Amino acid sequence: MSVHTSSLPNILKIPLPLASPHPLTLSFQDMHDLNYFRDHLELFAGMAKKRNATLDLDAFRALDKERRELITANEQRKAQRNKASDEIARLKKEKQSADAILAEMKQVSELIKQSDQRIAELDATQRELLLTIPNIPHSSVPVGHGAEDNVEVRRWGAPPKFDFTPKPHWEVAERAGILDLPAATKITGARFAVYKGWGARLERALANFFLDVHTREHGYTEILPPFLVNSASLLGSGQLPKFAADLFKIQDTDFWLTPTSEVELHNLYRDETVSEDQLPINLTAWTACFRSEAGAAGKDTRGILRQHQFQKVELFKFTHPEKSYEEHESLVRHSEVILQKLGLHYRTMLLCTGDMGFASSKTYDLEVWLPSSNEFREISSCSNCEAFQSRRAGIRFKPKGGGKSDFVHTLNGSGLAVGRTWIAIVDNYQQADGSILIPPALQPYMGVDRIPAPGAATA
RNA sequence: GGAGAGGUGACUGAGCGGUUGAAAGUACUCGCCUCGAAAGCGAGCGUGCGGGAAACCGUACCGUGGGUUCGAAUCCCACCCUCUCCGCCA
Repeated sequence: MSVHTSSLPNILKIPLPLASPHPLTLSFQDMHDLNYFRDHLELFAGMAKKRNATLDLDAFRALDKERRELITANEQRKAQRNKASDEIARLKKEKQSADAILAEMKQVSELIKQSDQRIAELDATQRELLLTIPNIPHSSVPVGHGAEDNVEVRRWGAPPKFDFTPKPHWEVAERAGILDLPAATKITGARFAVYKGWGARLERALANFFLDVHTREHGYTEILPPFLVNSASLLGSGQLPKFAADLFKIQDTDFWLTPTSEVELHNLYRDETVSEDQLPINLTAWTACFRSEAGAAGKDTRGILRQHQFQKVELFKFTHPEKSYEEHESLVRHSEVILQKLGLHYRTMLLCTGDMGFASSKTYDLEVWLPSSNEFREISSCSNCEAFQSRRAGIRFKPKGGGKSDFVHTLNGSGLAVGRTWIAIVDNYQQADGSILIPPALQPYMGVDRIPAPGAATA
């Protein structure tokens, strides 16, 4: 691959993202192309450090050197063998003895076999290393260690006012009889939820509402994918090999429970080359998502903020490399529209280098206001992965005027996390009598303007 | 789950142990022809890795992974996928 040489100048021409307070200087497209990586080791080490990761350069250099020397030597042997094979064929045709060469080649072949084995080991190690290096942050991303260094980009709406002390969502929900956590624990275990009556209806209404807005107003195509994915797909979008521990796997199979439909939407085009005028491709999907890591740290143990299973409506874009930062801005706005339509106060955060996901070059988080705890909580995460995922998964586009195909850029975002929006509705619209108001945009999907107070008729 | 057929380049499709990286056709690119186009003619047209400043040279790749052989797209084994039939099932 030598695409980076032609792609780099393109990246420099990308217009400044609207919201970015940081100057745009440089971006890297083919960072995990072996040749590019080899030529820019120091740069990668520096970038990794910003992301709280370390890169063992000496180990890589030693490995790379041994591998290359072995390949060169072994390919010479193979060339020798190929020549000898022709010679043997010729001798046999002429009914002459080939015994001498045959004996010699038997030994050479044995050597080749041994070297090939060692090379395969080195290849695997090198590949593993390359696959576990995170994406390079875009230059507009602030350098920082954690959430405290994220930058607020904008804020919408205002916190609702209460003439009583708002209760946390699990208390409101329990009182309204719309959530049964003990039942979920009995059926399955901790970190799962049973929604009941209006609670179940609210979850379903939200998902439908999200999908309708994105398909009808934002031009996304709705996809309903499998909830189980294979390891090749997870490798392609960046969950494997590094984050296997965060996933659920079906025993004795190569099936994993999807942690996000980003995996399915991205791999829909794995190993495909699309024509340039097909771009951008805008997809949306509702799926359940499964994560085994949720709650491992003992955080947010009350309620349903962190669950092993939750529903999410995902937005996904395949774009031309020169358009991805424009598209990133529009994708974030598409998610924000949902919160605005629901009248939920939120802020948009630009994540710092240390807080971004593995595959992302730049990420905005949407954080919704939760009055009961007086804080903003993440409800959506929108990332531009540039060519990181498309390189792993072999997703290219063919330029209009002809020429070499190049990797597309991929973007993903929650639009939105359904379960967390459910929390936000319950928390923000709770009433003193225990009822929960339904925002007008959602009323057609609920059929009512409020979830009744306890004791009133249920769904 | 059982039985059978099959997986070859962007696509269709030959090859079934040794000048096969792979016939032929289509598509695509460039050139000729044309006022222009179509048709026709000529040429080109995969990817990874290693070496090289480059031209280029070498090597690997015919679903995936092993094996046999001096040599495998071709033979053997396992697995995956597709199609047809049977069974089961929302």
